[in-house]
Amino acid sequence: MFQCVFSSSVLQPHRTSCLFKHLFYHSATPASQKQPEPIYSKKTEIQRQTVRALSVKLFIFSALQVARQLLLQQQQQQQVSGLKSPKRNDKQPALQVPVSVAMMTPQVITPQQMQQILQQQVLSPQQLQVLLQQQQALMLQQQLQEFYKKQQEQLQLQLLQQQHAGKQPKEQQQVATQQLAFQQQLLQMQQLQQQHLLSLQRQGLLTIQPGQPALPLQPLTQGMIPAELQQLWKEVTSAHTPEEATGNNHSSLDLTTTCVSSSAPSKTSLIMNPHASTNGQLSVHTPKRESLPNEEHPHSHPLYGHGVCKWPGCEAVCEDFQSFLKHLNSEHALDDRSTAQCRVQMQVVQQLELQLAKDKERLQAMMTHLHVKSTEPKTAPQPLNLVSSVTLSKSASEASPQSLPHTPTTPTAPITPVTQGPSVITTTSMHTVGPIRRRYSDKYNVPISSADIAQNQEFYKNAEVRPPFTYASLIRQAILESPEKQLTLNEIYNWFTRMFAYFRRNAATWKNAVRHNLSLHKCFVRVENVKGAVWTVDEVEFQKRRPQKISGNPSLIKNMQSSHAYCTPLNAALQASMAENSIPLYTTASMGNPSLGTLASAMREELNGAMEHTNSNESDSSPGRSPLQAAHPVHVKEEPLDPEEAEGPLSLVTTANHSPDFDQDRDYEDEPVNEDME
DNA sequence: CACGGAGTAAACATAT
DNA sequence: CATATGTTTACTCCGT
Repeated sequence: MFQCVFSSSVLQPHRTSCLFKHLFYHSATPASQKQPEPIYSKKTEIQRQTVRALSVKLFIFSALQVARQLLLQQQQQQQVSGLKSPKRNDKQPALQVPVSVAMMTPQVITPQQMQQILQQQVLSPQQLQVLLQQQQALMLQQQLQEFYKKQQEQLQLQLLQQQHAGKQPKEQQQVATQQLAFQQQLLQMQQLQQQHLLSLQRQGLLTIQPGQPALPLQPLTQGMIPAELQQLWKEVTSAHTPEEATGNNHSSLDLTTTCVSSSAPSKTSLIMNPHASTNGQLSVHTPKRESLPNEEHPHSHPLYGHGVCKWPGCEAVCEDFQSFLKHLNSEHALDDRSTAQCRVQMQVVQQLELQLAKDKERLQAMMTHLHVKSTEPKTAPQPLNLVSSVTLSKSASEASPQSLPHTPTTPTAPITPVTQGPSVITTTSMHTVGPIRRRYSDKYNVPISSADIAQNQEFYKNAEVRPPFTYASLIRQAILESPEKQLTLNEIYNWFTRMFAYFRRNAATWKNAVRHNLSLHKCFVRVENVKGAVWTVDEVEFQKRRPQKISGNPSLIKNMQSSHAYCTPLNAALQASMAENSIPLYTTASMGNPSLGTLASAMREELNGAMEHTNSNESDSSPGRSPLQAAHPVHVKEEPLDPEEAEGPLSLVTTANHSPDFDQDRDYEDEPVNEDME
């Protein structure tokens, strides 16, 4: 029921809370450096793959055993021609089916390679799954071949023996029929194999395009996985692809030769979403085939850019376009190598497209779910209702510390832009994102409905999404949330890690940023305390630096004010979030996908903030400062405390309801939470 | 294109 | 001495 779709995890939490924990585990998986890591347990994944591979092997082996037994019986019948009772020989020692040999062939990925691939994070879990299936199918095929070869040898041997012994032609006939029977068995095996693939396909593990019946076998033939393919590019420049070698190898078997070159390039563009082509690699690679020999685009060749040849794995430096063309014609002429590379590239593209399709599907499901959620309390337990279920299950117990008293200024009644969800946020918006670094900050300036905040918190707590807030805003929020409105640096750290899954990794970086912000901004005041120093917020200072944030777009603000057109900011937030957090390795498996609802509310907050600045803030008043701060300001960065401090809109945060047990519950630190695996 | 805000990195100082 | 905590500078990216 509640199986986690992320990263094809094995775990199957039975309840939403379990799911939450499970997801939390996912989200807590740290990534090493800048590259966002697919959120899943590599260890588990590998184990799962191993297990599955083993089971497939077992299946193959048993199937082979059966076939072998059948053959043995027949052979024995032959050898003791005239003797009946074939079952007498059941105890014959088993022939060695060269499973191990099949496993060692270069096309089959070894566990080490698998690990490498996983470490390199070249592939999404979905891809991995597909690849795994391909691998398994490939192994099956190889074993079939081995088996076939063996049997052929044996048959020939027997034939020779029998001929030598001068048997009657009748027995030869029998041999022939036996061979026929064997081939039938082989056929059955192939069918089994296909059925296996079909079942996989039905499970959605292998996506096969309609109108391409031969496709299931194609991966077998190619027997490559994208990661390997990409690696292969390098090797291929100097040698033939193993794939080709095996292709020749397989040529004795009909089941391989049929579909080697059947994957038409047009198909790739068919299943490709028009939007997808606007994005990076796909567009680079796809037109390659057609535009390979043509030279009509003088200086915009898809295979030429930045002075280097973009032929996969080539990267030859070409000073100008002419030399590039020369290089292209000489090095990448129409030969076996190039065609092989093309085939590989097609596979790469195909994989990417598969994944894109899956991701789109998932996104659609997410949006639909979120859309439905706002109206209906609960739908069928879709695997995608992570955020909502998490929120539902947890926010009750862990209500946000700053459940603010609702101020009259802001509509606490949830404006639910989510209801416009799918219609507003189409997938098109995702492809227009550029590298957006700007954070939609300062959300917390504004009274927010506690539900919103809670939802946001729950979301960011568990999703490894970079919060769209500036460090300054976050620090301020952390401090204001504290009962005393003051925190030590370490407590700020803890707040970050507690509230945002994103800050459970790359601790050195963001901690440095936090310190940097604390020192840099005048709004943060260090106060010497009995037990060290604490940091407080000078709200006036904080407000001072705020106006330039969003006021830059007055028309937009006006529009929103008047029409409550939240779709635009929502869109923007989505884009920003996507751009910020998930561009480099955006896989659906990573649960970094921002929830529309939370983003919506975040944007709403910002909108409120903007409005608050356009119309002079009329709301609220509060004591910004803790008595302690007033008592011993030590390093007050050249800006003495203003008496007007009490004015800011900030003070909506009540000090009372912070549960102290929160602080120590977990300090995630930065140490890798993931199980050591390598 | 300049400017400023924000994020990141890093050097350095000081305290624990 | 190592580490935590602050401070400062430099650089980049991005939006205005």
